[in-house]
Amino acid sequence: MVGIQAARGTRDILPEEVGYWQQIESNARDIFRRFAYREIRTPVFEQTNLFERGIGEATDVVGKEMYTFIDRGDRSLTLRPEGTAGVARAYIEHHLSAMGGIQRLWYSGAMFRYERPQAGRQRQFHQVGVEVLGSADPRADVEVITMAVSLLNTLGIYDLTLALNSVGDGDDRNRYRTALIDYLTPFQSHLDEDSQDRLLRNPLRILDSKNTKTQEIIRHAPSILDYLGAQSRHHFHQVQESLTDLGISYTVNPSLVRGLDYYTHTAFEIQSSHLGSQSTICGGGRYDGLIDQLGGDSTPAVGWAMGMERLVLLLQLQSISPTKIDFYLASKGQQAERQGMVFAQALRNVGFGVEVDLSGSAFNKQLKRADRSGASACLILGDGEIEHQSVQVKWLATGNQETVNQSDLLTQVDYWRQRLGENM
RNA sequence: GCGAGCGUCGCCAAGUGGUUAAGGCAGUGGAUUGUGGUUCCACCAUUCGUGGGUUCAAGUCCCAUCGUUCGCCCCA
Repeated sequence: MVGIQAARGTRDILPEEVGYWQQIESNARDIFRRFAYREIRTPVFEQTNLFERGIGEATDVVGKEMYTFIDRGDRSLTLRPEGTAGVARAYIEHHLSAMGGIQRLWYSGAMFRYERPQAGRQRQFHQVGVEVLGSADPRADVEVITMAVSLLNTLGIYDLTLALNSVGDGDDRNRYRTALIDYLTPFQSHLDEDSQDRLLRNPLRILDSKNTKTQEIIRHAPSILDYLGAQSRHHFHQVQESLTDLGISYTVNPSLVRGLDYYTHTAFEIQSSHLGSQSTICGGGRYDGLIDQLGGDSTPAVGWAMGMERLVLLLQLQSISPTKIDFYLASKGQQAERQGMVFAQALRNVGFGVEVDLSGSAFNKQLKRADRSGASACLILGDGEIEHQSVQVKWLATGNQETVNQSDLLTQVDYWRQRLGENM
């Protein structure tokens, strides 16, 4: 009974679930349009060194989670683990900076990371994300955050926390890094194993360790916010001020350190308390150094990515609205079955949704299925109806039934559409 | 990559070494040759993720493997 299964960490999105995906996608498109963002589609795989240089070799994403393979031409390629690097590459490669100032872009698609699967985390997962390239203005940071919050609100997802931090510019970070190492070194032996390991490699990451003992030590550690230079402080201040103007509440969390190396200044996450361990549904921030690092002209940028699977999980916790079909067509008898196909198609041509019963079984069985199909009404077509060019319309919610000329349904569409609305 | 749990029909499950693998939902047929949502009856796993082992006997114990869940790491 096993046979071939979907590969580990991948899964099928079945019709039952796909409505949620479509809802997210269409709401996202609408939000992006209102904010004047345009879609960009980049390849699913890239040269491996794009990610090594862009994301950072010290990160876990690059160090142990990449799907890397050698193709037949002996090139090292990698399935994209995130979307920003590819967008940045495209921006440089196609000289999008020359196309007049700021580029506002969005993307959505499958990403790949070789990780241990658990709830809200797959090896193939899907993100929708936005990037603003070419603006250092704090209003750009606020714009993308506003967009994320708007999208989540239109989806009816509340109960969220926006965590905000600034990781400063390169200099700020270097000074803070030194201070943090100085502070932590005396405690080295009391840190958990992972954190000890990171002390030299990536000390900032120790800040969001979940180990209680490490957290205790971190509590009294110096805060990055005290190490921001005047410019960084000003930028962060303006972001907060503007968020407040817009009525978007947030929590400053000085130990919020995003995983990827390219972040500068603003870092943020939107979290839900309903997702267990994988609580972040949206993560992003500013990455002023990335384009430069990839060989383009120094270009400030800011963006975020949302995890579609996690959004779907949240939507599923809320109520479900099953897709309704207008008519279920039950027919019996050779003539009726044959003409039923023609009639159903005529109904579809004027805009109705029609599901045809293909079983050929008795009317009581077909009615039973009509009931379960969720249709508003069952159309019954038998020998008698064929003779009179009529059809029985049985409203499934009330059991009321009427005899109607077939042509009535096809010509008085507005009237029937209204009746269908009343009998949902 | 590390730690723990789980894997019996399409779905939810009982079963805790003794030989016939409960039950519910769904499905199919009938009671009802053209009228559903209620009811009643019947049918629906030679087999317990897979492979190997222990035993007179294994869904039940052991090992391996695959998948999954939860936590860690990390992240969306």
